[in-house]
Amino acid sequence: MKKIMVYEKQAEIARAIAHPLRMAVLDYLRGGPQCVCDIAKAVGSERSNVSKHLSIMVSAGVLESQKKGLQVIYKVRTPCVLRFVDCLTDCLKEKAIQEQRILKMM
Amino acid sequence: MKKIMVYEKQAEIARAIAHPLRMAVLDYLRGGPQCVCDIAKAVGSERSNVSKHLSIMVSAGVLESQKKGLQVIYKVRTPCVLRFVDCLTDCLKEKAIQEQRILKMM
DNA sequence: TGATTATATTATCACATAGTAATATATAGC
DNA sequence: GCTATATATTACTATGTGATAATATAATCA
Repeated sequence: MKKIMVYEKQAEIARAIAHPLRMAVLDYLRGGPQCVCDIAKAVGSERSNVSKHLSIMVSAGVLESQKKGLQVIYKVRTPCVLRFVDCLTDCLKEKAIQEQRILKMM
Repeated sequence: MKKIMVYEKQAEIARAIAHPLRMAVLDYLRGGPQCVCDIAKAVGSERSNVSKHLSIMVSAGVLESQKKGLQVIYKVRTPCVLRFVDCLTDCLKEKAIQEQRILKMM
């Protein structure tokens, strides 16, 4: 297999979003760029903790940040980030439908 | 935030995919259902290791399995799993393009 | 039944990750 | 400069994950 580098990069992005709190952040950022303090409030966690999760997503290229006075504003780097979150939602929906279909057979 | 359950479910799927070897498996399974031995050969890893990774993906609902004599055949449970992987690839491409654009400015 | 093959499971160890608390940096306003 | 506020970083502990090796299960065939 020669694509190992690609798989690693893909896994890196997936890992960067594979956390409930980070999913919550991404969902909140659909509404546009936000500062750490508002994100922390929205997801209901400590600022220092949120800040760490945000930096993980920045390192992976999922988010980007910009200083604005005292605050640091975060936003999703490209629309395709939200698109793959949507794919996850689709997966969940499809799974639920399949399970419902099986239940109906009983 | 009331959607915590959803975020957890989404993260669970993402986590189940977020590994280079598992990305390689998903890529190989694009070609259709395959047994553990062939998957192990394709991704270049021990069968027991591959088997464990496969069971992780089954638990998360990413793959499904079916016995066929001595073998166990694995396949992706729904097309949206591969769509998710494609979105990851798109993100990587977009990132590369952005970086190239920045390099050209120098 | 015994031997072989295909998978799965378990135990172990090393390493990564998460959350909390404390500390550090950096900017704004007085 | 001092203080207050926003964010980042560090240290710590607990927990999770990954790879390997060894063992167990399960099905086929002689």
